[in-house]
Amino acid sequence: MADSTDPRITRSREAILSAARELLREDGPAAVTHQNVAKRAGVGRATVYRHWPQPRMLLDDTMAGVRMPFFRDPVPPVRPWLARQMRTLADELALPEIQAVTAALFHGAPDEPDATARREQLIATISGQLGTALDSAARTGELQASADLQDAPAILIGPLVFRGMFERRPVTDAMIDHLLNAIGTWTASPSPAADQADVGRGRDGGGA
Amino acid sequence: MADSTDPRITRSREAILSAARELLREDGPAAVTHQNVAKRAGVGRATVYRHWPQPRMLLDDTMAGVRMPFFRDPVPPVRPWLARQMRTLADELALPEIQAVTAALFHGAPDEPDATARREQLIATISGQLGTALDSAARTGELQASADLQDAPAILIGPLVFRGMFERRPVTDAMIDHLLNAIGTWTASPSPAADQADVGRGRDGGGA
DNA sequence: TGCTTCTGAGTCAAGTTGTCTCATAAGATG
DNA sequence: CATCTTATGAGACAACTTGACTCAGAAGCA
Repeated sequence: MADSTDPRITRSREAILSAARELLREDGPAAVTHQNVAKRAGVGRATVYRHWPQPRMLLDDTMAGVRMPFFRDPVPPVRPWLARQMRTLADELALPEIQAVTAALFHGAPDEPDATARREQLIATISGQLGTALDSAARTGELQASADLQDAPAILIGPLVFRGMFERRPVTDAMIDHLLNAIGTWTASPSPAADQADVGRGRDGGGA
Repeated sequence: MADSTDPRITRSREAILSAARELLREDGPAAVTHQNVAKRAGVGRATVYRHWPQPRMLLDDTMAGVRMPFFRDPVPPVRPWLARQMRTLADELALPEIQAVTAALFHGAPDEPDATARREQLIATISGQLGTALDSAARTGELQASADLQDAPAILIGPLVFRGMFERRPVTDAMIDHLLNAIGTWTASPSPAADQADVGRGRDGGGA
């Protein structure tokens, strides 16, 4: 069932995963059952069982289908790159789909080691990327950190998550700016040439 | 069934809620079913149905039984009070019980308006208490805010939640200190006279 | 065209959910 | 202490869900 090219398989899998994603978004992880998904996808219940014998597999593949926001490919200068990443992350955390997966992720019921592993994986990835970027900024002198860089993910991302998941209000560019200043003092640019590109004020209005 | 004094009722209710809380803590909200709770509590299934006809009610009362961490009764000077509150909050966010309720709270499935209402209620209370305290600190001059005070809950609490729920690592006192500095400049001791009067007035704020 | 295999419909046993009944025992009342 | 009241546990019950299975037929492939 892995990489079959049979269009029937492809069609079924896509219909099923799409329906499962809808259910996850609308009613949470508990609603992603074989029966619900089959009905919503318009396929036979047996078909869902054939492709995903265990419910957990189905939920896993459903969540995997939702691209989670990362901090990808840091490029210097770090500050504007980081501001862009945080803007994107904040915006995505406002989407019901991302919220559903985030909630499911950190639910962390002890009977589901998979969920725990997935959460740790995501955190490790994000923290790793962020750490790499901030380390390089510290080395080049772009950032004079005032906080333990171990705390940076919590300080930078925590407020965005809180806003999106708890307060359910938009994150302003000013707030992102403020958070960036909270982890240390930024020098306009390590190399004067690159300077002018980013020092400009918070650019786009950055709506929801 | 409201406030009967019959010891049999009291006994049953307590055994049931205690068992439900255990299940919530150990296996998450989905495990809080009439059947599971009855078995764990050592009471008849019908007894659970008698007291809580709907599953949602049972889960609600179970969560209500878990005292959620608040920002209670601000006292001047604000900074040390706030540091204490944040330390307590951070410590409680490490407890499985609090984590389970927090996760259940902000799950926010659209089919459960109760969960949404409860989340909004909690956020409003916390933000209200925090806002009152910070406003008074700003008025007395103890705090020169550098951030929009609307963002303070996210900036102060967000990182604690992120640490406790996602990273699952302890929060250091240094981090709390750093977060407090992130919202503005604190003056060691404001004029004692103005301080007491002002905070005394600002107390009513709180609720939704 | 004929061959392969995926699909949907349906059946089935086992378990869960919500409701109801009834004998019993715990508690209140005199 | 005797009697009445009522919460309880056990169990019966229909409706539903969950996995597993079978099978005719349709979709895709050569």
